[in-house]
Amino acid sequence: MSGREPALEVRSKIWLEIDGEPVFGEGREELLRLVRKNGSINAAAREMGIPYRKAWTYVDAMEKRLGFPVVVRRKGGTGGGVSTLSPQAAALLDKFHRLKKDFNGLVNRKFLRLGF
Amino acid sequence: MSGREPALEVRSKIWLEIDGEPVFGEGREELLRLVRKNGSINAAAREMGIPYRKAWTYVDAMEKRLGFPVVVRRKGGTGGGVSTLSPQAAALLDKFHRLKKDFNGLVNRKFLRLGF
DNA sequence: GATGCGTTATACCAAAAACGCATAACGCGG
DNA sequence: CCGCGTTATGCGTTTTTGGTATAACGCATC
Repeated sequence: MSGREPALEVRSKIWLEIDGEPVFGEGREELLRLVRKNGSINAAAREMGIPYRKAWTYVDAMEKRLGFPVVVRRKGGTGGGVSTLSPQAAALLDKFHRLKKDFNGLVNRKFLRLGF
Repeated sequence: MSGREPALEVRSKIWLEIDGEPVFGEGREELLRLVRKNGSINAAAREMGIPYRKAWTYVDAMEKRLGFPVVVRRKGGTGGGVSTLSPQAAALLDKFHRLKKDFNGLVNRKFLRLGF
C-alpha cells in the first residue's frame, strides 16, 4: 500500500548489569563457554577469533564487577598454564543461557514476523 | 543457600537496523519526539541535554540509512529556522513506540521478576 | 637445578570513534 | 540591509578501542 519500504529489521538483546555496568552478554557468554571447553583463555580467544588481550580484558572486567572469581587461572606449569571456570561462573553461564534462550524464542515469535 | 548474591539486574532493549546498522532506538526515538514537539532540532537537543551537534549527527545518519527525509528542516527565516518531522518519520516513530511498549511489557512480566 | 615451553599478565603504542567548540550559511522581520 | 536564531559543517581534542610486544610464571624434562 505504501511504496516500497526499506529493509528494516527488528533486533533485540538481553544482558546482565551490575550498578549500570554490563557484566554478562552474548560475547562474554561464548567466551566463557569456550574457556570451559578448552581449559584456556588463549585457546578460547583463538577459537572466537578475537585477540587474547580482548578476552583477558573481558574476564578481568567481569571479575571486578561481579566480585568473585570467574576464571580460575594458573600461569606456568604443565602446558604453560591452564584456566577453568569457577563454579559460580559455570552456574551463571547456564542460568544466562536459559534466560537468553527463552528470551530469543519469545522475541522471535512475537516480533520478527510482524512485518515491521 | 548460596551465600549473598551480587545485585545483578536483567536488561534488554529493542531497536531497528538496516543492513546491520542501527537506525532507530531509544535515544533517537526521544529525539524525534522532541523535534515534533518543539519544531526545532536545537530545542530538542537542549531539552534532551545533548549537544546540538550530536542531535544533528543522529538525524543525518538516520536519513542516510533510511533513504528518506526524517526531519524537514529550514534554515533562516522567522525564528531562525524550523524543523518538523516528515510523515514517514512520524509513522515510524509511532510504530516503534508501540513495538517498544509491547516489548517492554513482555520482558518485564516475563523476566524481571524471575529472581535472577 | 638449569632450561624450555606455552600459558597468563601487563605495558605501551596505534587506530578509530566520540565529543565539543567555533564558525559559516541562511532567510525573514524589522 | 542588518539582526536574530536556527540549521549546517569543519576541525582539533579527548576518550575509547584495538593490537603488538614483552615480562612473569611454574612444571617437565634433562
